[in-house]
Amino acid sequence: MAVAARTRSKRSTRENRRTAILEAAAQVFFEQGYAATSIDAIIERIGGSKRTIYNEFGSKEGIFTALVTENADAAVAALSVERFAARNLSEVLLEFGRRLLAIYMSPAVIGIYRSIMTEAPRFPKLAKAFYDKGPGRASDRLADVLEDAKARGEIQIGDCHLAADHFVGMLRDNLHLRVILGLRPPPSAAEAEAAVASTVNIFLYGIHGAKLPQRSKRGAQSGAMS
Amino acid sequence: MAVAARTRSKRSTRENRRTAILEAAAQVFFEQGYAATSIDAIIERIGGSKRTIYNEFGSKEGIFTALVTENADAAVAALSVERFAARNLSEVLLEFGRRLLAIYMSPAVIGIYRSIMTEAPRFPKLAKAFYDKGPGRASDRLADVLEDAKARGEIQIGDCHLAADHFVGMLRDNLHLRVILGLRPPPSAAEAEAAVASTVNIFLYGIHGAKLPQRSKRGAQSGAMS
DNA sequence: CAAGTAAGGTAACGTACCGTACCCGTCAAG
DNA sequence: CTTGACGGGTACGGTACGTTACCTTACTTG
Repeated sequence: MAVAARTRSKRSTRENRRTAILEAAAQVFFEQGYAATSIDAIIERIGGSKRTIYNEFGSKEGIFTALVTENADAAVAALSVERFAARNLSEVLLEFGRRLLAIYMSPAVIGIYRSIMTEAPRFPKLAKAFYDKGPGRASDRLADVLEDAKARGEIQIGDCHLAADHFVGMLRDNLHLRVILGLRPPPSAAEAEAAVASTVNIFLYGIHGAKLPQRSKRGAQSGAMS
Repeated sequence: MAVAARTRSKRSTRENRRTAILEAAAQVFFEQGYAATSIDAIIERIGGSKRTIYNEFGSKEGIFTALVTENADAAVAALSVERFAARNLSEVLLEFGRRLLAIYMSPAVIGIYRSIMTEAPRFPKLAKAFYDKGPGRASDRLADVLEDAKARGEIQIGDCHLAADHFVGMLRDNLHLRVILGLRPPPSAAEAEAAVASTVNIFLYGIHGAKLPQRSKRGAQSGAMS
């Protein structure tokens, strides 16, 4: 049936086929999990034959590995490309938190979380690669920022790595868990902004000296975009 | 059947059989995941026949459901039995954090996390029950404590539920994730105590006014058993 | 336009697994 | 001792899955 769009460059059709396979594989793998996913289920979504998949990825493990690594790379790219034009620590943390939360809540990362947890024993190298490139890298980068601030005497803290882990943990709290478990949809822009603001506030000042955030919990009317 | 007064020994053997099955099932389900686990694999660990399992649990879903609910109940019991004899907020948070982290790091809860993430779409009721009894309940209880402290004017904070989520998120940070992914063993007592202390410190005072914790990061020598 | 080649489609193979049926040994009840 | 119920062992039905052998098709190269 796909005779029409064949005359194009063979290169591009092959690329398109590959990405189409990966998109379909993402839907199935990330929703059903690795073991419960069948190659046929992927094929049903895009048509064609299993032969195409095996020509491109070699095996079921191959397609899952490619899926996780490429999605993780794409997701984490948003965090590592730019340098933060740091003015004050609060602004840096807010921007860092916004980007990190957006990554965590993206469908790709949610799907990777869902599937990699169970399959970590079967794919230890994949699990390590995902952690190192994702949460580990985020924590490392934040730790660097905190080390600088500590060296400048802006903050009083013992272990910057521990604190960085706490910060990313706060962002990835029960909200993230509920989304992963399918108990609620991803947060709206206003909810995300409120969560980031609250996280930064507590991280900087604690609940003792916290400046009251703008209480945008239920009334999503006040939230402005971006 | 319908014999009310069964023999003592028969009763106990049946109970023993059930718990033995659940223990073996925990090993397989929590390590391999639901879909990749076969009933035969469970039977191989304890001997016997599949017939026993199907008589007791009815189906594969039945044994998984029983496994998750019973383990979750047992784990969360440590948090809900006692009331906290609250003296000051810091002590309450420390004690709460110690218990919660111990629960999070227990093999049963680690296993539930590993398996429930992938299977949440297949077992939505189970996922909701796990969240409500586990992280949700923890957050709710902590939110109550924070509400009280807020009412007494001890802390300045907008949304206590949001803050409670942040606290449990800090406890369940990259350390928890690394354990789930099999990248490191569960923390030692000293490491856990340091993580809890750091969490409470940041939560109360932030990284600005944080009292320097006892820096027990790598040197696990200084940690004393609680 | 003709031959060659690489990719896509069909169908099958071997395997594994859930759930069940059947048979046997064991043990309590009468 | 007889009887009957229950757990264990084996095997099977039906099904689904990963992977591959074989064929067909369409594009590329002269």
